[in-house]
Amino acid sequence: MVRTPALASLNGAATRATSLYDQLRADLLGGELEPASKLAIEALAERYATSATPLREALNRLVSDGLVERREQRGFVVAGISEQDLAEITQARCWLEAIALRESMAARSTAWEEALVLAHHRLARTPRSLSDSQFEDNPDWEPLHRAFHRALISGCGSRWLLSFCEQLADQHHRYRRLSAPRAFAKREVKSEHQQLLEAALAGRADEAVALLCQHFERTARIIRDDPRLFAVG
Amino acid sequence: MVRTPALASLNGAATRATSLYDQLRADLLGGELEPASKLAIEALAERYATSATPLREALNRLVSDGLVERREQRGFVVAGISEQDLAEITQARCWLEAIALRESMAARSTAWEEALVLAHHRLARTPRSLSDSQFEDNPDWEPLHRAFHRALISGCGSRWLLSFCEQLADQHHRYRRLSAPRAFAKREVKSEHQQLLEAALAGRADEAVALLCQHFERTARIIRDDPRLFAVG
DNA sequence: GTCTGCATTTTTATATACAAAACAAGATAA
DNA sequence: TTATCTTGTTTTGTATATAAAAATGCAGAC
Repeated sequence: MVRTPALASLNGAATRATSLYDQLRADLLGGELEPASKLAIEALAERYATSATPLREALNRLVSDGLVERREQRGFVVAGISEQDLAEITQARCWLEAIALRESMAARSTAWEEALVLAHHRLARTPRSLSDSQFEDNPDWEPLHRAFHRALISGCGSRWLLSFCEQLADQHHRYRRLSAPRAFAKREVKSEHQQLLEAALAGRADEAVALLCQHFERTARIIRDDPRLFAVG
Repeated sequence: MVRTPALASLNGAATRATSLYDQLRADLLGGELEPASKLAIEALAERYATSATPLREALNRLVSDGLVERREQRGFVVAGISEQDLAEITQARCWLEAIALRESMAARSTAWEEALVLAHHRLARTPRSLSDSQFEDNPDWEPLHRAFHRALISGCGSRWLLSFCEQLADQHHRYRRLSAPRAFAKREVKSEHQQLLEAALAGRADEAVALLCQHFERTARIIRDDPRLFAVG
C-alpha cells in the first residue's frame, strides 16, 4: 500500500533541531565559539532565534561529536582544548587513516581513482588564501580539502572506520581554525597533497601512509607551536 | 572562592535524561528492544514513566552511539541489524583493537599487568551460565568480560581510540545478545582468554593480536550462522 | 480491482510554563 | 581573616500544551 512519499525527506527540509545542529557545528568548527566558554540556553535561543527544546537536542548531539561538553545539572560548555588533546587526536587520526588508506588502496577501483583525481584537481586549483599579500581564508578551500582526504580513504569499505575518521577530522579542523591562520601561508601544503595523490595512484602504500601521517603531524606541530593557543590563563 | 560542591556530581544523582539514556542503552544492548522496531515517544514515556523532553534527549544521544536511528520527522527506530553490518563491525573492531593492544603492550607497566591479571582472574572464576545442564545467562559475566577486554587495551594512551573501541564493543554486545545464547555453550571461550592473557603478559604482540582478532571473528561467525537472526522477513 | 484525492487521526517536533538545582552575595560565628 | 549558613536570583532540566507533519481510511474515478 504505497502512499505519497514523505515530503521532508525529499525536499531536504530538516527539523529545527537538525538545522540548529548544523549551524552550531559550523560555528564550533569555525572557531566562532570560544573553547571552554559557557553555552547558556537562553542566550543561544536568542542568538539562533529558537526555543530551548530543539537547542538542547542539538547540544546533546554535539556532545557525542566531542565538540561540546555536558556538565550534569550545569548545562553545556564548548569543548576545551589542550596540547595533550591535540596530540591524542593527531595520534589517533594517524592510526585510523593509515588503516583506512591501506584498505582503500588495496580495494582500488577505477571509480575510486577517478574520484580521487577529481577531488585533487578541485583542491589544487583553489587558492588557500583569497589575497596574495596576506592570509585571508578562502571559504571554498576547506570543504575541498576535506573532500580530498575523504576520497583517499573512501574505499576502505567500513562505514564505522570512516565515521571515526570524520570525527577526528572535525577535531583537527577546529584546532586548525583556532590557531593563527597565517602560519599556513608558510607551508607547501599543495605539494604534500600532490605527492600523496601520486603515491596513492601508483599503489605505493607504505609511502602514501607515511606521507599522510607526516601531513597530519606537521600540521599538528604548527598548531602546537602557536604561542596564542595554549597560553596559560 | 570555593563554595559548597555540586550535589548532583557527588551523590551520582543524574538528570532524568541521563538515567533514561542508561536504561534505554541497557535495554538495547540486552536485546529487549527488537531491531528496527519503532520507538514511539508516547509509548516509551509511559514505559519509563517520564515525559517527552528527556526521552528525546536520551534518544538523540543513542543515535550517536549507533544503537538508535533517527528518521527526520518520523521519530526514532531501534537500529537495524544485518550480516553486512556485523561484518563491518567485526572488521573495524579487529583493526582498532589490534592497534590499541599493540600500543598498550608497548607501553606496558606493572600497574597495567596487575590490572590485567586481576580482570582475567575475576572473569575466569565466573561461570558463563548459571546452570550446567542448559544455558542460562549469568548477568555477572558480561561486565567482567567487558572489563577484561578493556584492560587489555587500556594502556594504549588514546582516549579517542578507547572510546571508539568501546562503541564497537557495544555493537558486538548487542549482536551477541540477539543471537541464540546457547551457541556459546559449545565454545571454549575460557581458554581463548587464557591464551590471550599469557601472550599479552609475555609481550608476544603478534600472537596476542592474532588471538584477539580470531576471538572476535569466531564470535562473529557463530552469530552470523544463527539461522534465526538474519531470517528474511 | 487498483489508483487517486481528500478528510481524519495519530505522531512528531516545538514553544512555553514550571520545578529544582546551582550560583552569588551578604550576614553570622569561630 | 576563614568558614558556614541564609536568602534571593539565575539557570538548568522537565512537564505539558500547541503546531506541524505523516499515517490512515474511505469515497469516488478510471
